[in-house]
Amino acid sequence: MKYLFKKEYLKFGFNMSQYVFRIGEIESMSGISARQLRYWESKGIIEPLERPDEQSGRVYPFKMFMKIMMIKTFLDQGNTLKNAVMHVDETQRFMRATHNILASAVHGLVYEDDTVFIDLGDFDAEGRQRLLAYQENSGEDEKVSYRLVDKADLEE
DNA sequence: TTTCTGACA
DNA sequence: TGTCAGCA
Repeated sequence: MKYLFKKEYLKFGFNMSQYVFRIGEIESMSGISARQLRYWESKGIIEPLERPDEQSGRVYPFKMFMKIMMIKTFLDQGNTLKNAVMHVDETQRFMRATHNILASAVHGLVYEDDTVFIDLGDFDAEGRQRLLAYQENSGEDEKVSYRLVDKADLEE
């Protein structure tokens, strides 16, 4: 078994904060008008990255795009803006916790033949065995299986 | 071209 | 919220 990615590479790959969008891009991606986005900002609901001056264009990080999409989802379900924001704030708390757990639980990706395994870290205190999670038939069957592997069998 | 603010509907 | 003006 060989590592596809180790944790440090995964972190880099999942770091979306490096991607930023201008208001026109957010508008076309989300369907929320620039006028609406500026209005939401005036209400303290969203905030662009810090701007050098008032006249320069707004720039939003990926996280803000996510928040905007979540607000839109609740809005489309018939919620008022106020309620939509309330739901999003609540949801984001759970998402943060979920992300933190996954970030610390996933140690890397391992592959053997055509199967990808998620390395969940040391299984025993001595660190002799590693717990891997995988799908028997990826796609059709969503059932996750586990396998214990001797650390010696894992190639860096 | 795009975005900004402010104003009016 | 949409739209328009007048700028940068």
